[in-house]
Amino acid sequence: MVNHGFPIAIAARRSGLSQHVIRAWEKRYGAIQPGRSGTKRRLYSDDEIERLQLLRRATQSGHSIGNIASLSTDDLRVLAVTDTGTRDSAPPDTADSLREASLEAIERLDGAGLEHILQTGLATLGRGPLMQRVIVPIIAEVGDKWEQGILRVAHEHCATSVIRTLLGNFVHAHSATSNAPVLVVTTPPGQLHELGALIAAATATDRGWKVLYLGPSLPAEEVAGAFAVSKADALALSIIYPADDPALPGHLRSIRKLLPNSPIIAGGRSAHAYSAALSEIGATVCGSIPEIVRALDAVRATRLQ
Amino acid sequence: MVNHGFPIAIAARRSGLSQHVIRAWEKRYGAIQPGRSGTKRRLYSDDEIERLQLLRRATQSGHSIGNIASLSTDDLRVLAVTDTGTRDSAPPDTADSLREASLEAIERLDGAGLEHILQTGLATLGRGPLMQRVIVPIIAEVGDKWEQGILRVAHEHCATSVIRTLLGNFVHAHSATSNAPVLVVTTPPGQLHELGALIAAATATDRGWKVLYLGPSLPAEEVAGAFAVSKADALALSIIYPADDPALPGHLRSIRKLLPNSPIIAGGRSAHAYSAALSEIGATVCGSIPEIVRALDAVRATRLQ
DNA sequence: CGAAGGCTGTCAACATTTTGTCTATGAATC
DNA sequence: GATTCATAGACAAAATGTTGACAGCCTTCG
Repeated sequence: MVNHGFPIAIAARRSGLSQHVIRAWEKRYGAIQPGRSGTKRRLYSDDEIERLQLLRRATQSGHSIGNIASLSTDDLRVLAVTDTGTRDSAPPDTADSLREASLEAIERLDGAGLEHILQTGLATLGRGPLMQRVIVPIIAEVGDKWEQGILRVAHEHCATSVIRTLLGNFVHAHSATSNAPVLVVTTPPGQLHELGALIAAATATDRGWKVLYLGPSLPAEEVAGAFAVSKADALALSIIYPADDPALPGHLRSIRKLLPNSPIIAGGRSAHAYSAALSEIGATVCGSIPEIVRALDAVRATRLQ
Repeated sequence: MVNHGFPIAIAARRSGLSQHVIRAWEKRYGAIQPGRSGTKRRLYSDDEIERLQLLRRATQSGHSIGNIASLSTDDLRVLAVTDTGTRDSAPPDTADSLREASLEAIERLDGAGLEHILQTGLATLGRGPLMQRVIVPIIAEVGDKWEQGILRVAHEHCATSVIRTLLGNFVHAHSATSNAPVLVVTTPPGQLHELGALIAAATATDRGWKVLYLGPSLPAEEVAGAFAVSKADALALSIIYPADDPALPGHLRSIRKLLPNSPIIAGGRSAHAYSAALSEIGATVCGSIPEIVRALDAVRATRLQ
């Protein structure tokens, strides 16, 4: 066992609490008992930082710190899980300021800064809200500003790269259960933007699906082949850019022909531009993350019967 | 022992620390105990230089030098790995068996399995060896097997996605030191594969560079613009596929025209296919990770210290 | 109903510690 | 002679600890 520990600055950053609060909780309630260096500096282990995160989540969902400070870390974990329902009432201000700070970092081409901001947001909001209220809006706004000439391609690339990595970590983070439904996620040929697909993949992972993520621009036969090999239950396609590819409807029909009976979920900023072809192949079109969740739940419901 | 040790200038360059800091760490915390020449000059072995690198990484991820200086080198390795999120005690696999297991996972389209294998490898090998001895060979082998028709596009996409996320985590995971040299990393227009660029970016990050990673296929004017904004010290370009793009030499010349005096480092599987244009623009061509390291060190030597 | 008091987050002030950087001087090296 | 290095010491900025105080909010009690 290594006897190292993180200083309070790291504990604060990773837990989303301020140093003040951490010290106050220790002093007043003994909520955590970090080790000390030879000169009285607090040293936090990974476990203690996790405990701080749990305490923050519990207090944010309404519990008072005085009541929960003495709970065991295991109890806190239970609390965090059972409380997920209240998450909608999360601070409305946080997401806005995160978006704003993110855009500033992007304008500065500050990839490290953007990463840091999003990590903070992850600690504060959790995955779902972070994606829904920060990442999706950012992607849209960067796209808009690029079209207006406010941001350059380099900005878009920089932001995309950081977000790509972050979202990639959300996919198969947990090992799915053995009987979990399987979702294949990709984009049709010609669709090079993969962030939408990653959001879908992360969402499905969060909902307990086993996800086979295949990156952007996959030919129809490849989709079908992977679908068969993995015995998948559904296919998710993201359509973002371009919005006027004359070849895309053909690709969609090819996929449907090769997968005649499988549920297909489509989403992305430009999905509506191909609504004719999408409805022709009987795809469920989603315009937001909650709609994706609904579509996934619907597929799972029919599959389990 | 063949070599008698390197002088402090080399240790500084290779570890990404300044000579001042190295001496201070030795004096204050006994963090390293280099041998001495007959005339009291410090002589650093490769192991000691590695230890310095580990110390730098640990401090950059938030540990304070005073607390970790006394840890064993093994403990420091553990620290460097646990920082990236793995907590997995796995049998000490060799690079060969990791490659083999990875390829099996790829053939099964088992992204989660591949991720797990690579995480295990990260824990046992560390970043550099994992990239050099596992990831690079895997990428090459997947490419070969695809050309031979053994693997399909879906396999390649699946592997690429997992590796993309892993490598993305290696780039600016820490905030670099304030006076670190800056490297812009991207691929020329038309080069869509970004794994080579990510490997370069991760390598530079490990060497203490501040990296501005801009993803694949960036137009020349964008490269130049980002270079100027970030006041970069060097540019790294990865060239992997295609190997016969007639437009690429023109792109390279455009970049050189916009950045007349900046060092350009080029690498990737197909860099040799454009060697004429690359030597015309005076780029340093690297065929392996150690060569990248050497090129980075050379640039740093001329810029700093 | 209003006052009292507890709970809680935040902040200020001040002392210490930590840590990167710099300077000056002399020795060794090339 | 120019460069590199060692040693010692000094600084300044950043980080941290401790104490005490204060304001907002809620509950309780008269």
